[in-house]
Amino acid sequence: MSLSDFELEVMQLFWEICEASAPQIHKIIMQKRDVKYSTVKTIIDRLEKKDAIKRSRSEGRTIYYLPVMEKQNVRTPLIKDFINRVFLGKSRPLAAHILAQEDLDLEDIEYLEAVLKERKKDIK
Amino acid sequence: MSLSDFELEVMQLFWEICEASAPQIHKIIMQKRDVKYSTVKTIIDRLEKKDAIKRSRSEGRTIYYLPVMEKQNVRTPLIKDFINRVFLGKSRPLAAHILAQEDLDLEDIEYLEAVLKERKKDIK
DNA sequence: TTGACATCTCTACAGTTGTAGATATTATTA
DNA sequence: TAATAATATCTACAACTGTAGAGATGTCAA
Repeated sequence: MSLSDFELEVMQLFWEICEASAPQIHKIIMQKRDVKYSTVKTIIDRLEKKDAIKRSRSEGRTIYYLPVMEKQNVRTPLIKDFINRVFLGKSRPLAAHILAQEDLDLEDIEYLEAVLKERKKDIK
Repeated sequence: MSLSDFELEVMQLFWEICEASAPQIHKIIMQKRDVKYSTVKTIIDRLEKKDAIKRSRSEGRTIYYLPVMEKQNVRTPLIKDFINRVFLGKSRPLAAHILAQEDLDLEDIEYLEAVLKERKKDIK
């Protein structure tokens, strides 16, 4: 079951802070944009229905949730899909674009060089 | 104006073959999936309305179209957006994933090493 | 010329998504 | 305890998207 943009945004927060309630998530998102509480709660309900998160405990009226879907299990197919949709299935031009154009500092570059070197070893 | 998945799929064909008619596009897509002509034509109409393609000429009843939006101008913001949505704006983990996991042959690796080396030079 | 065919145009519809209001319910505080 | 605030639940809706049918219209072969 795939996640919408907003659902993914909320999942990112769950992955980061792990256990969270709807009011908490709402407050965090409100720091960036103006969204009503009920909107956020709807997204959380949909995530629950999709078994992406589950209720962990209650505190008064407040329900706390935990992520169930794992970050890597969500990201990996998204990457595959993106490469298919945008780059006709070819990884190289996407990789090249990121390495050449996207935001990377020296440490990133050196890390990526190491990743490449490792990959090269495996491939041979 | 953003493009839907299907619209992007059709744009990829226009970028590849440049001038094309709706029946041509339909035939190509039919090699992969069963979609009615009118479905494809609807997508093409929407692309035209979005000024992603334009009519170039007619031949009998058949209308030929040319791409207007350019591949790089579509791809670049999609990449940015993807990194934001899926990797919280951080390029490095996406790059690392591709370099470590996605389909790349030795030639790709060596090409990417060169890209990285070039980037490193610029950054310093 | 006329009928079959190809193509275009227009309209429609259901699923998903972002959005939020209304209302119910529980907790807290005066 | 009674009012107020916080939270949950339920319902709704418009835009976008993939999908396609119906009908109009132009083209070409017999």
